[in-house]
Amino acid sequence: MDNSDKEFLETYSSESFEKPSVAVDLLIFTIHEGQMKVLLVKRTKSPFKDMLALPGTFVGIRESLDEAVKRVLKVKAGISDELYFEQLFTWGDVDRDPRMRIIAVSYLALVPDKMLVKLLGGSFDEVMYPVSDVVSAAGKLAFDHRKIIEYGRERIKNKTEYTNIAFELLDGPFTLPQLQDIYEILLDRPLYKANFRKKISNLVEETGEQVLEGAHRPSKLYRRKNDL
Amino acid sequence: MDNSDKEFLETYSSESFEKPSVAVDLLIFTIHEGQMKVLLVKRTKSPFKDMLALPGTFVGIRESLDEAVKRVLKVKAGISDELYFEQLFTWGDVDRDPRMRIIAVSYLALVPDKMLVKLLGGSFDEVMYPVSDVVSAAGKLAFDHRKIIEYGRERIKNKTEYTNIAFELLDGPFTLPQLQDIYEILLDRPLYKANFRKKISNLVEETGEQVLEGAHRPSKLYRRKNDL
DNA sequence: CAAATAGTGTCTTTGAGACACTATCGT
DNA sequence: ACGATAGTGTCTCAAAGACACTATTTG
Repeated sequence: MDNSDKEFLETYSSESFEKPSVAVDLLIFTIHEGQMKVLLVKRTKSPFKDMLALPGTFVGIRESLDEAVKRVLKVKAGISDELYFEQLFTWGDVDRDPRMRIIAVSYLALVPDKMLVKLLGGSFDEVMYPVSDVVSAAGKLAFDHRKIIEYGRERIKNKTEYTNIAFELLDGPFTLPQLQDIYEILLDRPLYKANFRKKISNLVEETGEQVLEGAHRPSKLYRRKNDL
Repeated sequence: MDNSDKEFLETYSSESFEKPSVAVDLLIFTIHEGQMKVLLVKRTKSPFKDMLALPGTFVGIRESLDEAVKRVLKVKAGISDELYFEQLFTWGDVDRDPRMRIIAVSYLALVPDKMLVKLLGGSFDEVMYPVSDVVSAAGKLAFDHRKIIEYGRERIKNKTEYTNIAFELLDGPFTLPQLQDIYEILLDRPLYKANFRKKISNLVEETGEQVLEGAHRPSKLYRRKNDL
């Protein structure tokens, strides 16, 4: 460190350069029983006491953003498996937290519901909220978290159109009707079965197995083909 | 502020919760003389003394991210006009700055070269660097700024495919060959003239004027049609 | 007229969309 | 047989891509 570095640090560390805090907030999405659901925690303290909020944490001084995200996934949802997550947007409005200046880096994580049910067990329904419910009911969500959820939902929708992100919500073999359900929920519109199958046919391969779940033709099981 | 708030703030403000710094870094892009160019400043101090870096600033404690961006645009490029900018990505690796922990929120701004030439005058060529030059020459750029530039270039390329972002690089009337040039540079591939014109025909309207610039048929001037 | 760039017409190919059909199960 | 869901065949239409043509200028 040379002299100009020292100078810089002294100037920067002075009181006039008060620093904002940095947090990560997570959108942990899954598809369960025909709905998109998001993990929310009930706040126990003011501000926004008793309201719902996204799980998050402050970013440690020796911790990257991704590490902070993984820490939240582990602590708040018990997830230590590798799973899909991506950075969404960084929210920096001055008054987004009434207590102090907090800049929030939001992340989107997609988790197969099977995995969440296994991890959360009976408390699954207590922490996973249908997205359409929480964004339509005003006043339920703390801070600017409603805006963040809507932003995230829009992002998944768009990425579903031009990527294979939807597969991240599946764990193990699946049927094409199951896959189509996920696409329809993410895109929020019905799809023609035949066209859908044409489109994803080169992404999947049959396992050879079938599942029979009712008085009708059984459906074949597929797995995701090794990405090209 | 109630008791739990006070408690929170006391805990959080203690030494064990050292805060990272937050900065914004800007990618100020333009198209000039057939090339994509980016504004870079030469560092006068260690670390990375004499190397090139993106313009940026620390985010003030009572300043939103967007306000910090506008401040940089004004101070480093003299731009006070309204122009297109969007948030790109937030870079949070622990060691991205050797002096201290800095989390950088990167932004992408598109500026018509006409505007920059007017503002910067003769120093235009001293601060606007061809993107392909600076990303290919290793060791020219400070910090992780090379990675940020490549990320930004990729983002523009993608958005050019499915948005009308390219128009942000034009100021006032333009010819279709000019517009096509911009698209080809952003997309980094040649386009068929007839197809290109079909695609953008509903976005533009003739001004009635023409420009004659050589021994060949003059080209018509267009303006952007009011967005639908 | 030739050289140069601006601008248009049209054929082919690809893929999205719509819809009708067949297949396989339980009762 | 019938109700229910799985799975397929094929027509239409719009857009992307490729290419050849015409138009207007200067020298």
